[in-house]
Amino acid sequence: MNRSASIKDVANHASVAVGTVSNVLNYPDRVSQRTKDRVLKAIDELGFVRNDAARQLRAGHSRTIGLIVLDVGNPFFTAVVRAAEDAAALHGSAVLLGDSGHDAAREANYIDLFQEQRVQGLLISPVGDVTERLDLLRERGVPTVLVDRLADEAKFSSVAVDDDAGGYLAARHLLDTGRRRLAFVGGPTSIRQVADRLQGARRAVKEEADATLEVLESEGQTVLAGRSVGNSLVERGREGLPDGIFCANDLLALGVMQSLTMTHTFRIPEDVALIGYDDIDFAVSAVVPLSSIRQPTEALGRTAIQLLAEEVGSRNPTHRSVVFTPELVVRQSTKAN
Amino acid sequence: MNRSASIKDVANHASVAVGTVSNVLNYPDRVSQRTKDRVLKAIDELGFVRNDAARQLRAGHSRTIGLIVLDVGNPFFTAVVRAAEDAAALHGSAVLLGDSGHDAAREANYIDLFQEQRVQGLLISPVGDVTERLDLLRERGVPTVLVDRLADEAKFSSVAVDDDAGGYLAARHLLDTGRRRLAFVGGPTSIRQVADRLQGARRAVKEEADATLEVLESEGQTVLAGRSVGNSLVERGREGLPDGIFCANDLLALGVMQSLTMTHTFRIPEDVALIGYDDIDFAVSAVVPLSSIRQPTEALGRTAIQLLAEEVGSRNPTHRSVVFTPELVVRQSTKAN
DNA sequence: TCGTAACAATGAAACGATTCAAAGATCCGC
DNA sequence: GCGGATCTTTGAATCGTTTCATTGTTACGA
Repeated sequence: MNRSASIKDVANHASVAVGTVSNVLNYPDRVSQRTKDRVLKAIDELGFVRNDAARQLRAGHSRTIGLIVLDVGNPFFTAVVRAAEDAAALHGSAVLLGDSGHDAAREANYIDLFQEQRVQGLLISPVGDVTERLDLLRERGVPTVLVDRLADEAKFSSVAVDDDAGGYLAARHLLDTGRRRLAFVGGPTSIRQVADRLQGARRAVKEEADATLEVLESEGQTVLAGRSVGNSLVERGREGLPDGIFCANDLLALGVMQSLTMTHTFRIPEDVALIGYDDIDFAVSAVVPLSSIRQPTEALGRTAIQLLAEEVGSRNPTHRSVVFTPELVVRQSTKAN
Repeated sequence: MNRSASIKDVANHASVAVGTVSNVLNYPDRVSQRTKDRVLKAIDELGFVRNDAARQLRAGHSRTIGLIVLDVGNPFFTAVVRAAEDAAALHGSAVLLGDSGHDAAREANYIDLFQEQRVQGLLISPVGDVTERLDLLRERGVPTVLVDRLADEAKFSSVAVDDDAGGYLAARHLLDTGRRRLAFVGGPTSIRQVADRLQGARRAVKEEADATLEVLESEGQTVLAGRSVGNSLVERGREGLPDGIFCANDLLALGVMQSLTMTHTFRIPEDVALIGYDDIDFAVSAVVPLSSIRQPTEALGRTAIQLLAEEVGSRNPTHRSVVFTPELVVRQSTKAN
């Protein structure tokens, strides 16, 4: 299990200089066909594989970019990961992935690790207060792009989705299909995303003089939390029921849907329209296919890499904040009466 | 924006030899307290960060292991990823993640990339026929552990879950709760996992003289495919209906559940019991909480890293295949009558 | 045949860490 | 004060690649 062949071994085997082998690999045009053939044959016979560590050492930086997400299990982030991987591949680099799991300590670990790896740049959806660490990185010339969080444009670029606009879209759609007694389900409102979506919904409701918006705070963002809110709605009976419900995410919406349909007292969308947020895979296959707000995750990931690429090249980088607008996906759960 | 400080800069700044700085970092005990303090101060002042490329070059190998999964979006794999990351962190190494997306070309790309990175070992859930590439790796002393696929033990270690046992468990549970006319929903049977689960179910059914098993092949493994199978069952009416249904995964089961409950003609579990496979997050929050078969993903990932760690050390590694037994999770959808 | 482009090939130096034999300090007992 | 043991520190050599100034080769028109 002797150590693997180096460029020197290849050079000896092909009776050329090491520089020539390097040229074959990096600048094939500079090498004559005959030598190229000999070298390639030698490479093949020895099973030579480039040692990336040595390349990096010489180059001063790696060909990887770091990506730190809050949770690989979250469909939003897996989509971003995939897009980032694809986009990076186009630039000829690879993605180092770290999952902070909402844990500031793990996040810090990954930042340090990636710094030792001399990543070309960093994509991060931050948990803790990492501005200090990121400032250090920036001073060293490692650009950072914040994902799903707006940033001080003097310092960082960022990509995010406009949750206020998403909330507006959802509520506006309910209003446009004739609903007037709206309810917002979500919580805790200390979560920025929740607060922004609610704010957007409020904005839409204000546009209609006769429309009202009731806020039903949920315990978390799960199906079960949604079901418990749904149950309390069912208890109100037909009188007190809103005619349009906007949930801060699809899981909540599915929970609410279960409560309302299970009892067979209310029909969706005839008695009450229901719209969620995120457009998860399950939305389309719910009992009543769920209308939702789709976030352009693919574009988000791609753009993040692109912003990073712009900064990696330049000496005096300018920063940009790109905000994406979410998209309304209409399905049966909000069909007009 | 000047290039970052090297160990030499630190040595100058602290007026010691480079070897001493290295010792401070790697063998603190060899260094006197006074020098240690001076060096650490210099490191701090210069903001020195180790260059991992140089370390690797010297060491001949990296401190990373490669992990190639079929799909980061799949909860099974995200669980494995998390477990692997945690386990690797304990060994002081990091995980390089690649998503092959069921694409043999991307898979091959990642293998090559990881080889250039000189990963210490490789965890892979293979798509294409990679035995050749993996053989090459093995000859170079890079051990590989196959995930979720059994391997020739002469060559590789592997970790997998016993799908036959899972199928048996599911069917046995239906039988134990008094059901006798069973149906298996899944397809295409060319997928190994589907075939194995069916085989296990058959084994269980054979144990009861008066039990029967009907196979309903589905078009894929989605909620919609399940719903279409469910609809055809509803059409049969109460007579032809099985009294216990085992679906090859939870998505199918949820689809079947939707069909059966939507029409309000059949009740779960009174008229028909339903059990799925994988125990996805949604199983517990289905309209009728779904019984399922849980795969020990966490143990799987942890063990995979451990097997790898065993081989990384040894000169003449022995291979092991670890097969995990899945676990029955009973919920309301299979409650006894 | 000569001069000169244009093209190919060479190999030493550099990247930044670790290693290790050797040199230098320090301490202790007598 | 001395010999010897122990503890610290030193710095050149090394890992495998890329770079680039230099040298060698070829081709072609005059």
